[in-house]
Amino acid sequence: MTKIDDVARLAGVSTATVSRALRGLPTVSAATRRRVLAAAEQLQYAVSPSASRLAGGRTATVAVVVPRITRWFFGTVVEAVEETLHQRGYDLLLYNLGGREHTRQRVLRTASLHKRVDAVMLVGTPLGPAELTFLAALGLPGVTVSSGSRVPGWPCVRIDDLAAARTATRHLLDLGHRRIAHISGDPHELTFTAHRERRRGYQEALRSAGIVPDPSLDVESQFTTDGGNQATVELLARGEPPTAIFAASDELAMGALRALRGAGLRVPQDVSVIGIDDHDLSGVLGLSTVAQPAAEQGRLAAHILLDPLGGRALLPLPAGGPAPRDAGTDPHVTPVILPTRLVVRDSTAPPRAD
Amino acid sequence: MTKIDDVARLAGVSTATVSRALRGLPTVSAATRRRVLAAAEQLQYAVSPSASRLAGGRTATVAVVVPRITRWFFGTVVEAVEETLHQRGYDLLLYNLGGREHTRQRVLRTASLHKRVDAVMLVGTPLGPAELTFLAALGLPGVTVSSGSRVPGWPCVRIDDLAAARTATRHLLDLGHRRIAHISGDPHELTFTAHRERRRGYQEALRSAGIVPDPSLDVESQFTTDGGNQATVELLARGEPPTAIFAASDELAMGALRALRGAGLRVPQDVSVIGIDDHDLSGVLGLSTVAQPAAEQGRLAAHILLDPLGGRALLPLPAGGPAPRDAGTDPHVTPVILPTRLVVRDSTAPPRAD
DNA sequence: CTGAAAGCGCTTACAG
DNA sequence: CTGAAAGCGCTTACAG
Repeated sequence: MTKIDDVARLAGVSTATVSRALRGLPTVSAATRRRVLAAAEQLQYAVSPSASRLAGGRTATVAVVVPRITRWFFGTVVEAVEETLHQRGYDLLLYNLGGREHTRQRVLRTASLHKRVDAVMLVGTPLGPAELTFLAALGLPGVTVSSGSRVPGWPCVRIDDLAAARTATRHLLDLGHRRIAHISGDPHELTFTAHRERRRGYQEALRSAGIVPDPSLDVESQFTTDGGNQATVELLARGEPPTAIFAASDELAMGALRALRGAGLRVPQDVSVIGIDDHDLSGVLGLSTVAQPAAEQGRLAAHILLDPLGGRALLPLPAGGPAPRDAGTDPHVTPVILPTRLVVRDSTAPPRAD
Repeated sequence: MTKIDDVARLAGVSTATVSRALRGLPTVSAATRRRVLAAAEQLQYAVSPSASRLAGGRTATVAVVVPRITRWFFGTVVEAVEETLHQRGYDLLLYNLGGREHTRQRVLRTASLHKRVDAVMLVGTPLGPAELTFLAALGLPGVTVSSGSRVPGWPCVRIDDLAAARTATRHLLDLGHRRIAHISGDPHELTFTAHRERRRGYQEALRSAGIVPDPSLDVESQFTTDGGNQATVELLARGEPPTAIFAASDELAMGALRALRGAGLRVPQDVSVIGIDDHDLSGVLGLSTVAQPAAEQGRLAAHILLDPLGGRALLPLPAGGPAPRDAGTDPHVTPVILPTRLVVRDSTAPPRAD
């Protein structure tokens, strides 16, 4: 284990100078810097993160919290975030809530994040009042991606869920559908609430077309492919099938495709299906959807977090904690809304003319 | 920021005693422990990981390296690993190689892991000679999951890829197929090599049935759904289509389903398709497959790593580094092979009788 | 079972 | 531009 003293000795300077040179501080002469870098290289020196963190007061680590890394959206976001963080020299501590309440407690209510990370990114994880209070007490900078609830003072990156749902529904209306069902996730699940907005968008689009939403055509389930399957099975059991289904996510839509096929209904001839996401597999499945830029949301959120003018995660904190944000002028506390885009494939078509 | 001194003062003991009590060391009287815990609770004390790591010499952190977290297998493994690590009080540092060579270099050849983690888990990441040398030089304990290459002295958890491929191919043979194609990943890609074994299993099964593998029926592409699509398109362009396709993964198989549909071929009436994995969506797609226990592999690997008798990651290292393993007697250095299981769904059937 | 003190390996004012 | 020295907040022999 070579340490900073070894490098200092070999380079013939003090440890303070080694520290400065290695971190690229400007107050080091070019010649000295060269010698230090050469010495460090020769000794294969790597700074001890623990020591550096303890002395410097920053961890260069970000906690990334997701409901389930195996779901398309969260995996895609994390992948983009990981790249951005590592490019900038930050470590990524992964927290996968996985629907386990005690994990949630541990992460969001204990001091486990405290002193461990410089900043927090919450992806698709709406918070309860107690959790909000706790996070605020931590005093850490953070950012949320597509989370149902905002954390006061934290920037937020997301899409306009209401508009995306409206676009999807309107596409079905434009094709001539009138009997349009909606399947979505469990509204009581506290891990993801975008589908509430999506339901509103669906209902708004229907109303704009002069259609009163029919509760019997609106089925809730789990926010997964299995959930989509079950929701559609139930939908079909309720009586006359709809001519089209708007699913609140592509994973739900894939479940719907399955259930329809199982019921002997053809897509799109008998029933049209559209989702939201543009999941990796949607192209392969020929699923029409409203695409959202998942990786882009992750990348952007990471940049905002690391941006010294924005997240301030990395600047040595001024005594007394980060300067309070002015919600009126700081662009970072107003949500950053990324655009979505209708992608028409093979799963949507006009209703049968009978 | 309350620190250990505050707790010590409130509890009326030394910081050493607080440290011991909080870590559950046995050399603390019950009464003292109670007082310390109460004081810590009252002050909302959380130990500083940096200080603890610097003083104690262990980081309680594991690096988990995957090619791409968005692929089903890797996401599923990581999810299981995350749960196990956090249950045991370990942090998970995520490294997503993402096919970027410089990332690979940074992780696998620099000293970035050094002093940062207590142990390394390599998932589906075979190593070149230089990387093996480097990892060995780090002297860290580690474990590999489903990696093409072994790291000397590291335990390994995986399935028998050859047998899985044999099972899949034999299923097609048993249905009466003779003209069986194989699609798989790029053999030169250095991020995942399980498909080499899978190809061998395919060829062995054919030969056992008296069939000479036909190179024109064996197409390489990317190890993704798109790759499966392209490979199948190419396969069909080569002339008379096969009556069945064995895809080296379910993601490849899904691409094949797409390409076949695009070519107007029905599954399984015209062409049967089988994969390996039992991907989340395979049930929904009716894809026959050879299921592998991904989460179980992750869980098991994490346990082996944390097991003081196995990985030794967490014990304070005896001077001179970890005791050398005896490859002859240590069960952890022989690969742990988990079972796979044929799952027949709707994508495989006997060939047409024409 | 408990405490005083050294030490983990850095970074940061403070001086110059 | 550079260095001496204090200090970050713990853990760990060493004594008792």
